[in-house]
Amino acid sequence: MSREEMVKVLEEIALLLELKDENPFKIKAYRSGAETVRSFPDDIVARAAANDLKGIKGIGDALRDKLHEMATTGKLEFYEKLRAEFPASLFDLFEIQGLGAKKIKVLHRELGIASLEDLRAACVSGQIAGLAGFGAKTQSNLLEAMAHRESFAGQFRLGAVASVVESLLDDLRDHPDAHRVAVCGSYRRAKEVVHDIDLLVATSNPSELTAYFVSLAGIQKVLMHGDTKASVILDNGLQCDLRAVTNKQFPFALQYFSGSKEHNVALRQLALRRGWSLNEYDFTVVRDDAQALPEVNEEKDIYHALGLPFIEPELRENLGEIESATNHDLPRLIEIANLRGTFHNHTTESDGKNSLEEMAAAAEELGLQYLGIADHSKSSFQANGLNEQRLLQQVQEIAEFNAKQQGFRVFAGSEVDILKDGSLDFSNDILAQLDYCVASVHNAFTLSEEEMTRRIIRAMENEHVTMLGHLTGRLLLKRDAYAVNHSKIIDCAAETRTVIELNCNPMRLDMDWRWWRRARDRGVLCSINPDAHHTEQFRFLHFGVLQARKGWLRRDDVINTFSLEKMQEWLARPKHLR
DNA sequence: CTTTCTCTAAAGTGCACTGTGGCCAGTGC
Repeated sequence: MSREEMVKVLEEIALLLELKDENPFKIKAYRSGAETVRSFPDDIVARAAANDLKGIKGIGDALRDKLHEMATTGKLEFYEKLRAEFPASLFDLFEIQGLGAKKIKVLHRELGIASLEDLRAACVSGQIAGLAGFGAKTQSNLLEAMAHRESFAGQFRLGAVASVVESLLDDLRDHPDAHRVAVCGSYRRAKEVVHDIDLLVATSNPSELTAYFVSLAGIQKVLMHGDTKASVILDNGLQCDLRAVTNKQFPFALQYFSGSKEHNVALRQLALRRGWSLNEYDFTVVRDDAQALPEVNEEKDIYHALGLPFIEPELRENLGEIESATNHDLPRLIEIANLRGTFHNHTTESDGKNSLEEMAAAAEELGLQYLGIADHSKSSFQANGLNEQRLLQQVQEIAEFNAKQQGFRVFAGSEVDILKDGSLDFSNDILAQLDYCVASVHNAFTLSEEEMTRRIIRAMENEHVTMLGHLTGRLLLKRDAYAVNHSKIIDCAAETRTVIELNCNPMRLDMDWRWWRRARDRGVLCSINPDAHHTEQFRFLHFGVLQARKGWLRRDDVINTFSLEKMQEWLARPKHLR
């Protein structure tokens, strides 16, 4: 049994125990046990198999035995018995906003509701409103929450599919007849959410490749399987298509299937002006006076043939990239290698999983020169936010840590809550003792757009607020952005010299890429921040850089490309001079 | 179920918001 499966079992046990009204601390113990297993910095499955789990914080006698049983037998009797007490479809109800264990239990016991279909029927027939503890408003909220969930069906976050896509690419490359392999579509364009994955392979043996593809591990269902095209559903529900083309066709197919559709339409018009038609296989002459056909070996040759420089896939949304390419003023986009440091990271002091030392070591290992720590402030109680005393203590610890460093530096900061009225969770005296500060909204999400915008603007006007954290609070495919006026925020950021964060947690990717070009043009600086709660999460920087590229950002638009020296000088300046 | 200021028993994140039902309970952060 893998680590992920063990985590899943423990989390499901917690849900089941909640349904059974068990001791809340027992439930919490399973949840925290799951978290411990998830982030254990060693091979926990091997340790569990060897029954070598003594002394791990969060794993007591009961969890130790259960983990051992799972690692050795591949199942858990306790879990299976528990599961048998409830219908499997009941779990889906936990995904509906506003439903927790207590309400699900009532629905199950009183109305026999055991699935989303049951719930919908009961809402439509008005039975829910009659239940004790429920009312008409709850009933309509549930219908809305179900519709919300449905609208997200079949969509996947970029970060959630990246590893499976990369491993499919690796598998395809392993085949001796695969000359060139690529992923196209919205994944290649780094859209924050994708519907399906388009893979492309250049081969002289297409039927062999499609047969190989449908035989790969991790495939739940084969939708179709022909000589040059195959379509499958992966275990996670993601649809994945493979097209096999000749090596000569490959650059055309790569360009075509990478899209976007709008970008391709514009490109085909350019081709027509030269008397060529462009499709997924080739250029063809369509007019007598056409220019001679160009030789195309790579995708960039197609752009060059049309008189354009290569256009990076992230920009291909027909949002001005063709015009910009025509004028030869495409931006030179930021690359991950340009990053010198990162801000907005958490430690065990608030809700992070690694210590200051561990986070710093991991950042340095990645080749970064500096790391900004920004633990939560006291109002974020749920995240174990720091009060003034703990914060100042942490500032002291960071100073001591830095005294021992050579060429690497930790910046002391805070992710300070923006309170409902726009004031901050710490006074200016306290904030003045930090190297920098990220200000974020963590509560009262339901303010009107006007109130929310005013609230955030008030925070940005504070001279100690270096940057604004996750502007809209959105959780992709889970929670909508709260209402906020982006234009006004961007204008205010430009005026007050407040940096805006590009939070690169794949759940957030906030501020959205669609706004960055505008912000950039007004002189607003960006900070690409992983919001890392774990050393592993520094890899989120990769997604942040993709989104920054999608937002037309160059190296100089992003502050964490500054060298350590420049950063120290920059932070030391008064905000209005930055 | 785990931890500890324990040694057998007690304590273990707290607040805002929403909706319901009459000043409370469930959910989510």
